[in-house]
Amino acid sequence: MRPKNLVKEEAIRSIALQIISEEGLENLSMQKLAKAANISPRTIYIKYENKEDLLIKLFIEEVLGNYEKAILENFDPKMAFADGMKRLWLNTFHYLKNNKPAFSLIRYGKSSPLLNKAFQEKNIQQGAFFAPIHTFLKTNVQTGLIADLPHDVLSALLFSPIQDLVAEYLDHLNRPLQIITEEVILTSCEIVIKGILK
Amino acid sequence: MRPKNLVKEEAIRSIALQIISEEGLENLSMQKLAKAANISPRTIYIKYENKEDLLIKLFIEEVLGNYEKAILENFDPKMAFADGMKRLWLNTFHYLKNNKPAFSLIRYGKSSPLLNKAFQEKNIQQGAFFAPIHTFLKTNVQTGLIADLPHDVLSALLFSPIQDLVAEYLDHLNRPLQIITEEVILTSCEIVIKGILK
DNA sequence: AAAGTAAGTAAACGTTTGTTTACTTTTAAA
DNA sequence: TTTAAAAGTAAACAAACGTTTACTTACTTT
Repeated sequence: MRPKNLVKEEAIRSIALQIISEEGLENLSMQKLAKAANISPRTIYIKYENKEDLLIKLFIEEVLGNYEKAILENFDPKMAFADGMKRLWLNTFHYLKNNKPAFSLIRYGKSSPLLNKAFQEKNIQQGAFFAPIHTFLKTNVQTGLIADLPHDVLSALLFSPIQDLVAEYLDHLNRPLQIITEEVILTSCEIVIKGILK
Repeated sequence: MRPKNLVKEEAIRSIALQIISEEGLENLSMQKLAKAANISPRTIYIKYENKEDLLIKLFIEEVLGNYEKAILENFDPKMAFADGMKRLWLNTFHYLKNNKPAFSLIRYGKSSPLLNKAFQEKNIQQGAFFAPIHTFLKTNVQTGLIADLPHDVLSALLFSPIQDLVAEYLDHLNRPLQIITEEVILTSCEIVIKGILK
């Protein structure tokens, strides 16, 4: 029997992300995607049940899966707090700034009810994304190093700014000066650390 | 001559926001909107050029306009830094948690290329949104009270977390315990302030 | 080398899309 | 009370939508 063409499978995913990034999720259609990937619309339906299935798998498996892997690289929950934070911030910065299409879908994950629901269900049913970060924060709360707040609150305080900083970096590439450098990221990270320490 | 029915105009806007919030921007259609508002599709086109025009005006005028007004209530750039910050955080918390449909479109403003572009153009052409906050931060940098970083960086450090906290509040209303209280908001705000002070 | 089968294509399905046409209603001004 | 004109409606337009049907291709297995 004829095997699946993995090149085409990868093309579907990467071109879908590209369209979402350039034209928006609301302008992605199956026919447009097929044409851009130089395949028949039917081929998409061999690999995905329907449009919603494609979007959810793209978001959960491809985008969030790779994002998690990239962020946790060389990170260990047992690291010293400041070191761990800087590792996570730098990993986030480098991964997102080099993967704009993936970042686009990540941001839609917070706006789109479909993707948001998929994320929450996955997070409940099969173990949370970013579990090592969970452990990391919990440990540092228990040792009394950082403020004792619920995980979701800590997460917002410690990681929201880095996502917005990368967004600024990517949205303003047309600016004359690139103000968001690795040095600025590290300075910002230190400011966040200073705030959360008891 | 027959005057415009302002009730219908308001219905179009509020029902559009409701659909976006419940089903997503990608599932808003002119015909669905007309049916939900109990009007003819043609009526929308009396008030808006086309779908993009509707979305942009909804975003820039209705949503961001009201958002700005609500956030800046009882705020003055000359306030003491910590007082100003707490005022802005509480205003944001109260406005967004009571205006979920508006918050939905605000979040799409960061994902959707159409809305993102509209925001940036408006911000450049006719004076920035949240100008008093600009002044507030600039002043406190000049007096040497807070870290000397570009406005966009300061803005990410000081205001990203509050938006994510409200998002958590709104997304998890089905949870048994509501962990995001006004007290948690104020504690979080203090942590952010502590970090940015020199 | 032949057979069997999933992968893949081209073209089309009915539906829904954004928008417009042709017409009716409403209301302020004459 | 008539009238001008914009507001509003119902119905329709072509185009694009998500998805499927009918068929061909390519590759593994025997």
